[in-house]
Amino acid sequence: MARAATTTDAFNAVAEPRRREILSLLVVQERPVGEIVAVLRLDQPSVSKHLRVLRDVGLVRVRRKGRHKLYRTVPDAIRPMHEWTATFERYWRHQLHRVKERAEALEAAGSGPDLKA
Amino acid sequence: MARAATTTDAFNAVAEPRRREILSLLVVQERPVGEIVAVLRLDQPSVSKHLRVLRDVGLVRVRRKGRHKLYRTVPDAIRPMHEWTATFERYWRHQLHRVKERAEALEAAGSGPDLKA
DNA sequence: TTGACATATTCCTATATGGGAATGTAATGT
DNA sequence: ACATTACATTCCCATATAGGAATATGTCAA
Repeated sequence: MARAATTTDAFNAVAEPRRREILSLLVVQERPVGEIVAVLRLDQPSVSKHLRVLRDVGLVRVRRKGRHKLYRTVPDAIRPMHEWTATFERYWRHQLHRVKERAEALEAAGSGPDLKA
Repeated sequence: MARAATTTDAFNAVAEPRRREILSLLVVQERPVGEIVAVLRLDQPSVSKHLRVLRDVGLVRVRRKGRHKLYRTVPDAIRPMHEWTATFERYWRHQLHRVKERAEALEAAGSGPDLKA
């Protein structure tokens, strides 16, 4: 089997950095394809293809406006990723606490930070 | 060009659902490969290969324990993803507010929810 | 050393890319 | 109708999978 399609879900779609840039750009305000091309300095077909992927997974929506197509990010489609990553939050907090406690313990012991370990 | 390697960054690594399962499992407590195989019901070589990818991007760490190798998630390596998704939080909040306001406006107008639009 | 257990790597293959180039399609103005 | 603007799609190709099967490496025990 090969890798899952980029259109499988948000996780696969945003693995591509350009698509993340597009999402960040379009969440602020909707824009026509030409502007995305200009701002991000990508080729037009490339942008259209990325937008197609993002559309397929529901991360962006389009609406016509004369000859233009205005794309905008659908922020809600990013929530599942946010929530998944959030399940690890308490653990990296613990990690920080451990590091902090360790540093304080060392200082209390009178020695400087252990640069070797 | 093909897709970026899965070992490019955390975004690419966690695009694979099995790797997400492995991370969720190993963040609670470290485990030997055999247990991951048993709990997630995957083939051993498959698990080893996924662990290799996760290791390459710093999402897990290993330590030897006799004949076993104990893997554990490095939660801090997930923070960049959490932070990226968090930049969209205010926008989906706005989205919810708009939906809520719209619903309340309709109710105040005396009509039920607009099922057509 | 030998054997058994635990994990890692290699080889193979079908599939899905993303970029570049070229072309197709849709909407507007005259 | 026709030229123009704005996007979208298609074709080609190098590359990177993920899974399955087989094999290699590593570690302990007797």
